[in-house]
Amino acid sequence: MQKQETLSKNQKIILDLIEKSDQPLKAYSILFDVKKKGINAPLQVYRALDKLVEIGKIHKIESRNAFIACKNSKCQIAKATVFSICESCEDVTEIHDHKLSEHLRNFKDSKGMKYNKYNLEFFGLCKKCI
Amino acid sequence: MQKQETLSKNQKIILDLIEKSDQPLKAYSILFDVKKKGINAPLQVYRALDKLVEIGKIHKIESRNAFIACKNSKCQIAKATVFSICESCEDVTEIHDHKLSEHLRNFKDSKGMKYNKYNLEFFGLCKKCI
DNA sequence: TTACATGATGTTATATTATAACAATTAACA
DNA sequence: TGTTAATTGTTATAATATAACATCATGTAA
Repeated sequence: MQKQETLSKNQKIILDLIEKSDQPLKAYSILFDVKKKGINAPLQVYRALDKLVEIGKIHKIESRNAFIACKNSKCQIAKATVFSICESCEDVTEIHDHKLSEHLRNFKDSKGMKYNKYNLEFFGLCKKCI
Repeated sequence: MQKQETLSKNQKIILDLIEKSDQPLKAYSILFDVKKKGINAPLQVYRALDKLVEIGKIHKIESRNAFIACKNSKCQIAKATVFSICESCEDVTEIHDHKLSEHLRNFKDSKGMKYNKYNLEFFGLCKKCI
């Protein structure tokens, strides 16, 4: 079997839903929304989420246990993500800053560890909430 | 009541335990370990953890739901943390890199958001696991 | 075309992580 | 001493995530 190129039914349903939202969605809120489409169990949601994260279609916001679509169509940076999170309104935005990405991509620690991805979350107050 | 300067009993017990470990501990493993000291309920652990995170004595490793002591005695960077995580052996190390910290501290996004903290986790393979 | 391997699905049950709600106690201090 | 805030203790429950097992679908190769 070749590496899968098209998404499966459940994966499509769940990606569609996440892509329609500009804010991160939680697994059980996704489950609630897709029940009408025949997805009934948490595991079905988590399996699709895992796959979508793996192929870079979505990202997990670790500090919020929530999932957001990757807006970067190239998706080469699937495993190197930067987000800003407003601690008041919980607005989450993916940040694409070339200089910052370069800096992080090239970062070498003193222990000679080989990195293949990173996750950076900035916290603060957005313009509206200041 | 003044801003608390000394830790409470439960906070001390739990901080002691976390400081004795050089690796992150999970809340329920902490609970298991402190039962002999009379801490019986998850909430007692989580309350202490919340406080210790707040005052910068420990950090939460978001991607692992685990807590590690802050080795930086000055603890001014309590809310600006960088960790490296080995995806094979799960070894976690706090990174102190002046240049990287500066870069992150001075980062301004295009939306004019005001950041007061960040959390960065690098993933990869440590020397032993390569 | 059959057999095999892989990935996806569906289902039930359960594990893991975290908080709500309430009562009681302790410590600082006006 | 009364007031306030932090902390504690307790029971119950919410929220997040995975284990284990059976079945189905699809691509590849004998």
